Amino acid sequence: MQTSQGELVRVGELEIRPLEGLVLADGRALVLSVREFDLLLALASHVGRVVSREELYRQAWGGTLRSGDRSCDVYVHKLRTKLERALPQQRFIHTHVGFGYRLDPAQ
Amino acid sequence: MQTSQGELVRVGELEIRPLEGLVLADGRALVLSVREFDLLLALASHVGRVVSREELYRQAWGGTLRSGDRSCDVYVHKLRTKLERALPQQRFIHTHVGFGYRLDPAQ
DNA sequence: CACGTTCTTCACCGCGCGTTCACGACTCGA
DNA sequence: TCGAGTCGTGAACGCGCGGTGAAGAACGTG
Repeated sequence: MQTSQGELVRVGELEIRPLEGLVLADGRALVLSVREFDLLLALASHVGRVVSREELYRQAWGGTLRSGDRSCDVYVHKLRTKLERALPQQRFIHTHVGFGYRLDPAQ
Repeated sequence: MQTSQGELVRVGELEIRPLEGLVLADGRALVLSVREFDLLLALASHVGRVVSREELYRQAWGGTLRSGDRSCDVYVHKLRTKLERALPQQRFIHTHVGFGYRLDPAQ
C-alpha cells in the first residue's frame, strides 16, 4: 500500500510534503536532493515495515535494480546523515540485513 | 500444514510478517537474521506441535539434514535468546528430547 | 560554454552471518 | 555405575553484506 500522490506524511518529528518536495524536521526545513527525497518518500510509504532494495529502487529510481548496484545503499547513507544531523537523538532508518530497510521513528 | 505464502502470523505476543522478514514482539521490531527468521517461520507453521529437526531443516534451510549437523540447535538457541530478551516473561520454544522443538506461547 | 550540484560508481573495510567444533550437563539403559 | 546419545552453549573462522569516503560522470542553470 502506498501513500496517495500529494498527501502530507508524518513520521515522528518528520513532516513530508510531497507536493512541495519539502521535508520539515521538527519544524525546520531539510535540504534534500531529488533522489534523497524520493527515497525518503519510498521509505515513508511503508512506515514501520521492512522494504527491500528492489522495491525502494522501483519507487525512487524507477525500473529494476541491477545486481551490484549500490546506489540505494549510498543514498540511505546520505539520508541518514542529513536526518541524523537534523534530529540527533533519533534513528529513523533501520537496516535489516538480508531483507532491506525500515523507516521507523521508534527504535 | 504450512502457512500460505505471505500471511501474517500471530503467536502470542509475536507478530510475524513473512513478506517483510519482520517480527514484532509486543509491537516492537525484532532484528533477526535470515536463518533465524526462516526457522521461526518454520516453527510458527506448526504452532503448538512438535516439529522434528529434519522438518525444520527442510523448511528453513532447504534440502535434508545431514547427520551430525547442529545448525538447527544453534539457531534455536539464537532465536531463544532474542525472543527471551524481547519478552522475558515468556518461553516460546520448548525442547522435546528425541523428537524436536515446539513453538508455543503458553507453557 | 563554464561552473556548481547531483548522481553513479568504485574501492576499502569492518562487522554480521552462517557453519562448525568443542566441552559440559543431562538422560537413559545396560 | 558406566557409557552412549542428546542437547545447551560459547567460541573460532571464513565470507559476503552493508557502511563509508572519494573520484569521476552527468546534469542543470545561467
